Amino acid sequence: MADVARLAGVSHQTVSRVVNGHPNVRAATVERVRRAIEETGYRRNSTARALATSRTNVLGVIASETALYGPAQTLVGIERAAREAGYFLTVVSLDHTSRDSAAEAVDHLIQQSVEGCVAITPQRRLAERLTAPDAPRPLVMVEGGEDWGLPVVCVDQAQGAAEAVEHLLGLGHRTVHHIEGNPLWPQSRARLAGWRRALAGAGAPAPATLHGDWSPRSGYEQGRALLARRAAGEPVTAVFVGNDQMAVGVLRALGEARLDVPGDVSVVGFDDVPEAEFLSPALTTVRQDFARVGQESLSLLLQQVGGADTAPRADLRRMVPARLLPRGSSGPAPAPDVRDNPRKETS
Amino acid sequence: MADVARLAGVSHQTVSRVVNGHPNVRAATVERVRRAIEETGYRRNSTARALATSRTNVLGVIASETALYGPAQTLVGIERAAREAGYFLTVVSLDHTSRDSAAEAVDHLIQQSVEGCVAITPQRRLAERLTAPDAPRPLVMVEGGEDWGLPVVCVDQAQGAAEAVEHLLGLGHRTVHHIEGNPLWPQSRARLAGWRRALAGAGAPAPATLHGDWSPRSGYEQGRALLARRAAGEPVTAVFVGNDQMAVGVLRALGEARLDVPGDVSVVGFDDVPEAEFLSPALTTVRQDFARVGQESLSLLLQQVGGADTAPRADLRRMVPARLLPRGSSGPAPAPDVRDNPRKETS
DNA sequence: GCCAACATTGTTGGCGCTAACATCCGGAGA
DNA sequence: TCTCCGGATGTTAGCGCCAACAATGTTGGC
Repeated sequence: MADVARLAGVSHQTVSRVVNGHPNVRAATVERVRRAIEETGYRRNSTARALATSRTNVLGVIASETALYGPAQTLVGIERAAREAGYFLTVVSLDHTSRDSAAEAVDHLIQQSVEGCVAITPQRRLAERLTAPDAPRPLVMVEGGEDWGLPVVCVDQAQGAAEAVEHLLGLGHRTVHHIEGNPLWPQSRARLAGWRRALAGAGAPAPATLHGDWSPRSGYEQGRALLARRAAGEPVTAVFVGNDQMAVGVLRALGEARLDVPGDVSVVGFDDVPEAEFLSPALTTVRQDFARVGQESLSLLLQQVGGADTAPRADLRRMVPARLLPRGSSGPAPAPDVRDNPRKETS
Repeated sequence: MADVARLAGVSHQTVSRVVNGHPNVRAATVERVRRAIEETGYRRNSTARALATSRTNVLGVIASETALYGPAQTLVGIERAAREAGYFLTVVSLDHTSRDSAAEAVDHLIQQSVEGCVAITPQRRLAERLTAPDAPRPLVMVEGGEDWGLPVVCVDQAQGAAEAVEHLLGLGHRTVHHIEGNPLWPQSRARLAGWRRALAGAGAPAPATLHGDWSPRSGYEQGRALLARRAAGEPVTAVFVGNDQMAVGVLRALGEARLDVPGDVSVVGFDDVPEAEFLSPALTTVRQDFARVGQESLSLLLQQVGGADTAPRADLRRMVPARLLPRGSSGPAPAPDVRDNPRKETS
């Protein structure tokens, strides 16, 4: 910086002013400094700037399970939004093998003096750590629980789930079974609630739910459990699966039992992973707009910057709509005789 | 820090020594300072430390397509390895819609004064930018091309591909077709090379390759192109697909044409995404050890820290083996009469 | 008992930048 | 012509920390 100042024949402060776009600098001077910067290849040192202004321009992201489609997409969305807003991003992923990895992750970010934090890992333990007074502020949790006391951005999971269920009921199914994802994730609870609400709204009975963990393997296992119920006489003609990955496992289980989808059983997933459209049959699913989630998260974060930096306000919530994409895996309910006597096919 | 020093009755420098684990401090003093730190809740300011030491402790990662399984997994692996090595991570993803996003991304990292950089986006344009003298040093590219002049960590794609092809030839297939992924990715080129090498090694003819872009849609399209060739009389009994996502599209195309997998055509993918095992049929594929890639990248990065920080050395290469996982989608070649008269089935 | 040698602690001077204040200058108004 | 004001620039004082050196103990050997 001193070099630039010398070269341009001004003080280092004027250089600083030019770099920061300060208004009161004569155009000719700006030009001279610009050229000097060009010539020396000067780049402002963001560390020193951060020290002087006590603004790091860095936001933290706490992630986990970034191998899953949803979290990975959300992360990308946030990254994009952050860059547009002129922020850098530090990402830390939780390690599920360690007990207090949530605390470690938060410490990591505090140490980095981030100016804000987005958690895309909706874990209760993490939420608790983040409500502590020394946690980074402001903060936003993506898909956090309503009662966790944090500002939240989330997809309207319940609405998406309800749409899926209504779609199936509209096709003539008497009821819809549900395979839940990992119940520790609020997404999972919300989809469950939407499913229940839609069934209740249509006066349809709500069969006992099955519990998976988002993985294709768990989908397969729960699919088999569903088949066992069907073999026991329970009418199973439509399944709303917690996510597309599990739906793949369900399709597999149904296929092994020689059941036709959607002829015998209709299947609907959630997420709209790129593969969904190309499964056989193409998977009906509910699309989430992750890019939008990223944008809203950042907008909610920046909105809080102005306010009094006290405790996070739980009343701040942003909802992003979800959209049903009907495809081949959902069809009309099988003829009544089939449904009345399900043993026929599985025997 | 001054508070801590006052409370412990020592100078700030002694506090600094305790915090940094400097050896020559009396045990009693250490204890006193520790308690003072505890009491005041003091945390060292990493910005000031970075300014004083000119070491930021931050590594940069340039990513893209983090929605794809491979990049997402690699990112996780690097994050873990970095944390273990005591580094923070700044992630920037390339925006493919913008022409010079590679340059922007690198500038972003330079501005952040990262101490090193891992590129998990094997783009030629990016590689060129990274060979410029002002790019972050040291650096490592994951899956970079051999002639890009950068240190590289990569999975042994060629070996994995060759294993896949040999597996298929071993099942009696006369040859194996190949649907390539995005040809701009060196992974894609390497798999192609492995495929070609294995065919040549077995004296099998190499059919013209088909070109996809990693997406399920492109797999579907290329699968249909393959069917057209088959309909035209070309014997197609085994396909090695560039990745699992495209393989899903291929399976769909084959299914629509009422071809049985593996009865009529065997299909092998690459990556081993979690869904692969639960497709119908279960997809034979080649697993990449992404966690290992992350570790090796970091180790290669840190290894370079000692050396003279001149241009990146292209001779630094680390290879991670790949492993074939035979599953249901690959089976013996159909009986000769079927192969001799392929028109029969597609009509 | 004295001094060298070492262990322990304190003091000083930046790291590169920005905020706040100080200074200078030209032009409008009295 | 003089004053006053605001635009343009320079000067000074840190931001919180660490490296280097200075100044104390403290030990052991003669």
